[in-house]
Amino acid sequence: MARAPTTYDPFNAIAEPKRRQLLEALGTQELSVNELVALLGWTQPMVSKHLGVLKQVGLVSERRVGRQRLYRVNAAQLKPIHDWVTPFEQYWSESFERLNQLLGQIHKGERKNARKK
Amino acid sequence: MARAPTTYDPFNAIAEPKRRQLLEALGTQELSVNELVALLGWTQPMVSKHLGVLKQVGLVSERRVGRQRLYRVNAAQLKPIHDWVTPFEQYWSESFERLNQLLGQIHKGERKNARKK
DNA sequence: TTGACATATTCCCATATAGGAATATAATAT
DNA sequence: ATATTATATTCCTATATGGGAATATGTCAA
Repeated sequence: MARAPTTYDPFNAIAEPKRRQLLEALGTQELSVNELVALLGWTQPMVSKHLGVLKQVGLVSERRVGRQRLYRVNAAQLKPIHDWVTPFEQYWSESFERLNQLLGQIHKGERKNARKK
Repeated sequence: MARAPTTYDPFNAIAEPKRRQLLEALGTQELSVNELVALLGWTQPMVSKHLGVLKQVGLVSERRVGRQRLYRVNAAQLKPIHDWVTPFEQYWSESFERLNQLLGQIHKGERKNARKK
């Protein structure tokens, strides 16, 4: 069944490296499609398509000015991702890593003993 | 060309909701495949397959004990995701939202004026 | 209206999976 | 050795895209 239609999940939108690049390029500034094309060196349809996905998910918003469309990041939509990953943060801290390695050592010892039985 | 082979990118591994569930279920505890099957109510091959992907990306590690395989989260691999999303954090804070809305109002005014010209 | 510019959309193809079913592999107990 | 338990793997199919090329849409200027 392939991956579920992802275009409505920020996690999935972000899974595509190009879309992450796009968000990085936009950063806090508003840019037109052509500016993004120039900046990234992709084809125009490619930029438009990825922007389309990001827009559907709500990760960018669009503002029309003349024939241009100015895009900007809608950072609030990234909050769910931040919120999801943050609880794991404590487990990659340096102190945790040390503790973890220590426990790993102890554990190996236990396994050896168990085998020798 | 479809999405680039994602099995080596944590962002992509995490894009699948089931794999996020799996990581949540594991949390900080070590669980066997069957325990996860019982906990999540999925089929055993399904659990094994998703664990396989997570393992390839390094998001979980495996420890063999008898016929069981105990899996646990390798949180450090989530750091890149945290690091990527964090810089955007400031833009969804409450105070930023207020400022942003205010600027939005001003902007609308400008557009109207520009049009009337 | 006509032409130039900015952007979006459509068509087509190749490929990466997710899920289900069946089966293989590994380890333990009898 | 054999049965049983725990887990992984393979085969198959349906489907979701990503990218390229061509084209449509929309907007402004002359």
